[in-house]
Amino acid sequence: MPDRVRGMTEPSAERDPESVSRFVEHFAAQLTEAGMPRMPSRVFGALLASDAGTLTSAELGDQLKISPAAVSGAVRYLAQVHMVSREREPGSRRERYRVHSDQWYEALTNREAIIKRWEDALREGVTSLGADTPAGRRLAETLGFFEFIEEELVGVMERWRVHREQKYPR
Amino acid sequence: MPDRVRGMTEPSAERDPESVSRFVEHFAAQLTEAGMPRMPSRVFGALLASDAGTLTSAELGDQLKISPAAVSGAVRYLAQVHMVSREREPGSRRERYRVHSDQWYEALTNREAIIKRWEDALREGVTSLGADTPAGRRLAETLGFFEFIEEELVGVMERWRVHREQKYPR
DNA sequence: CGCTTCTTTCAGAAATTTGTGAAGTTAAGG
DNA sequence: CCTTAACTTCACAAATTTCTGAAAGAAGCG
Repeated sequence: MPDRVRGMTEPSAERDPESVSRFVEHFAAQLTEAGMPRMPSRVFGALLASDAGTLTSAELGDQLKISPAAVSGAVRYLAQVHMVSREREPGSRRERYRVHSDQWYEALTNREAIIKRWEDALREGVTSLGADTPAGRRLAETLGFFEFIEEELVGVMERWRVHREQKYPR
Repeated sequence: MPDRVRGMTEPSAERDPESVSRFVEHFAAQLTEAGMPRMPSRVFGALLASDAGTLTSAELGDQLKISPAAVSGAVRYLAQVHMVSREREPGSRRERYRVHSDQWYEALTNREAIIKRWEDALREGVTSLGADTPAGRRLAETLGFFEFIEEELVGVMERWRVHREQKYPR
């Protein structure tokens, strides 16, 4: 074991598990409040706060004090909404879960599937209530709003990628 | 009772409660899936599908087959997130709930409070993990993303209002 | 091939959320 | 003021969701 570097100029040789945990739980609480189930929120927080951006199932269960089953469920959820990806650790049957710093928040805006279904429901409503009724017009306007946002989002994300390129270069 | 107009060219003299209900439940299901509690979703759907854009508590309970208590709870929720407003029906102790077609989806984008809290949590994380650590940098980038989106949203909404003005004039 | 290590699935216990009836509160209208 | 219509609050029952332990299922490694 090499000597541990402890100088303050040295970037965090060791992380204070206490601080990490505080952030993880705090951030997870926000996600949960925004509608994400508890365990996925916590798992995601832990990944986000990891230096490598990856953790194994065991590490997650250990750090968050939850069962392997809970990890499994949470990860399945997160993978489904493209917030994490799973990789096989080479030369081991351990699985490893990764948060791509960029991919995940793009997933946030890619609620496309959701927006699409809202739009479908609204279109159905316009038709069945009548496009020329007050209610129908209201639904049509709402539909128009979502379509507009959907288009705009494309440009916004393009601009973000440029902005990011120069502010957070790889 | 006047004769009922039945021509296909005539815009829906009467609304088919069946169709209305189908839309309401379908749309509400999407909202629920996106994280809104059940009753608020249904109440909101009913308001959105009403011709006047307003319904009384009794009408809501009646149409959705729920208790006054459930209506009360749902409306409280919706008012809190600015998706409906409450008005007193003049000369009566009936309350009336209204969906402002424009106001409500502006509320959708005004998840400001939520985004702010995410940002706070992330800032805390950057500080406590160290801005010069890999994890700290990841959090900083994520924070940057939210700040960027927040700014962009202002412009998007301005453009929408213009777009809307000419496509859906009052 | 079988052993071992890790992950997933499943059934059920525990906790949380949701909706109701009933009592309580407010305010209109006599 | 008192009555009464309407909404809200509260405690509890019901339904749903969430997490766990146990068993089953893959996949590396000898």
